[in-house]
Amino acid sequence: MAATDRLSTVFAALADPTRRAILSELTVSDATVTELTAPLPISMPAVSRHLKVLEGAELISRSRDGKWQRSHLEPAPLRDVADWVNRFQSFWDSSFDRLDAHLAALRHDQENP
Amino acid sequence: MAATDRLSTVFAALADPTRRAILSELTVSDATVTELTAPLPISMPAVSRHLKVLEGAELISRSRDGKWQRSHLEPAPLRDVADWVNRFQSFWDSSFDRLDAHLAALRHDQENP
DNA sequence: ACATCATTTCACAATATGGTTAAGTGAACG
DNA sequence: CGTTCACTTAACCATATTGTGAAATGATGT
Repeated sequence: MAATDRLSTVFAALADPTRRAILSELTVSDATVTELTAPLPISMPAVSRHLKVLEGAELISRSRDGKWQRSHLEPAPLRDVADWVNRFQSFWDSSFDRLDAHLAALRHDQENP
Repeated sequence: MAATDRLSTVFAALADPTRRAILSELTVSDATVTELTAPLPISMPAVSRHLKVLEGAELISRSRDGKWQRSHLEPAPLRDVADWVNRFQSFWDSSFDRLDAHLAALRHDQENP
């Protein structure tokens, strides 16, 4: 990924299921690296790097809490993703889309009589 | 990306700005590879492979139109993305989030008197 | 048949990603 | 002060991504 723009970085961060699992976990509560690693099938260094990627995308922020490093979900980039994807909304819930689906069904019927 | 699951493939496809530009273009109308390549700063083979990635994520479908290969936007995976990201919506626009922001501000104030 | 246009596939290079284990850092505690 | 706990960084490996130019494919038109 030669992606330097913000949105690409966010999408790339979200492309990994481990990172999405971490984000879901953080909706429940902030968590330490150890806590986040526990349910995952990978090593702590791997998790540490995933967190770095998430931090780079500003999907999380982190703060020292004594000996611990607590990760906190940051909603802003998720809102950016929502905004981007919602520009396509007309393609899945408008009458235009229903017409489109209808035509596709017709086409399918013709090809598979 | 060791991503075999559907959503990871979609996010990975969206992580490239060229591919997002192609999707935006396809909201205007279906287009051939040549048409899609024209405004882009990359070669046609590169575009062809981007289209393959988008097709793999089922973000587009393609059909031969005589000599041409027309790409067509498919909304389903975008809806999946919207669904996924909307599960986080409470974190940016609910009262819960406002409470959360409030608590964060309080915490910040305590730590930086 | 042949030339041409649209597109894909191939072979290659550069860089990025995601995992590992081992070593380093920094705070807490006896 | 030295150990331990929480975590990060380093070094390494395998694989994936994204671009290129050149060659191959496939449909059209003469």
